[in-house]
Amino acid sequence: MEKKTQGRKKIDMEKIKRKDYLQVTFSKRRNGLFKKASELCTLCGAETAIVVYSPAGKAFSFGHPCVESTMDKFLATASLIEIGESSRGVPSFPDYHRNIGINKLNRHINELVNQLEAEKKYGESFTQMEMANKDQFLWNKPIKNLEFHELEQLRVSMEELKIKMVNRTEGLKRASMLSSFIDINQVGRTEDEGVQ
Amino acid sequence: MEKKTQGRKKIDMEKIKRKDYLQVTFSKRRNGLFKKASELCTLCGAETAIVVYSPAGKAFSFGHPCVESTMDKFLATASLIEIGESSRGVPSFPDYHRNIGINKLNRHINELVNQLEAEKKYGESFTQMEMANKDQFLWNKPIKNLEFHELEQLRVSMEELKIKMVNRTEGLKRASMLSSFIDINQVGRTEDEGVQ
DNA sequence: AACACTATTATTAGGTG
DNA sequence: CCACCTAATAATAGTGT
Repeated sequence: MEKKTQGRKKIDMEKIKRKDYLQVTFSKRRNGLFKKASELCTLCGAETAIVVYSPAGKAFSFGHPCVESTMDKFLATASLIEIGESSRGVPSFPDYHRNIGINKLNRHINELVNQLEAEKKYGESFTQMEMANKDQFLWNKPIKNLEFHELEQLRVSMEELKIKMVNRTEGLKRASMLSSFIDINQVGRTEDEGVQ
Repeated sequence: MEKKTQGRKKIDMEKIKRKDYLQVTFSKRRNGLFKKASELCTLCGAETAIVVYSPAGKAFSFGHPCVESTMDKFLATASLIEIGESSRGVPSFPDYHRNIGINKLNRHINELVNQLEAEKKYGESFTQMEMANKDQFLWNKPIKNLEFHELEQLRVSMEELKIKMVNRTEGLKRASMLSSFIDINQVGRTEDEGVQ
């Protein structure tokens, strides 16, 4: 009972290394987060749902009025699309090819978005303008009935952009704190827990 | 300009009455919440998903690495407990896979917009708000048969956002302070405490 | 209506029991 | 793991612009 306690230190915003400390911090901050959420609900009459997975994979959730209903609502709203037999009332299979196209497109978009997500966090200068402009020209074209080959054009265009972004990202190498940056294209982890 | 500003008052934890004030508080606190969540992810390597519905019914979401996947994981786990026995090829999800691409695309757009909205609060001025509003009608529309050109619209919107993000990133030059979205691991890790 | 400011409260890192 | 403590940082209510 000698030590007069230190008060907090300024936090450096990177992953905590010490395991016990991480556990404590996770617990404290998780509770803090849930409290904030609770206050938001009370003060503003908001409806919220939160799920947090600990590094160990354990799930914690908060919800007002209820986690699952709120999440369901959100996901349902986001996934209202049902194409299936939609367009002409024809049974499912005629649309098969279209879906393949969309799925492909979707994958590329996902990659693009993810990489962009990573990139933007480091807010680096970034010379994509001409690329963007070129694509913009393509994308903003009046699209009445976009057909397959046009979709394909778009996809190719995006793929090019993606490649440029990958190159840019790999050339980045920010001097500071970038040690933990891992590109999507090589998911292999370098750390110990590597089992997946 | 005499008044030297009052500082905050102690909050009374009940629903705010004044409408305009509620809106401001909701916005501030929502962003605070997302920031906290972001810090939790960065510091502890947690995986989180948040959805908040404003009193007006508008959805805002945050996710690391992704709202949809994290929520799906949580809900799937939760429903696994209920289902349990039906491991055989029960046709619960008939054509689900055919629609997954579309669903994902749509959700990603939604997530992207929302996260961007959250992120911009910490970053420099950037007005893409109207963007989100503009497109919301599409997402919330009860879409029975979303045709290709509508899908295209959605995608175009996303790409516009992307371009804006690129542009913004270019002008940004701010060093750090924000969490980094590091990678996409869900790592089971050795469950030292895995069970509830 | 969003942004800047700041006094004040709230959260929390690092301890101890 | 939990509860409590304290000093320091972080969030934000109220205000101004």
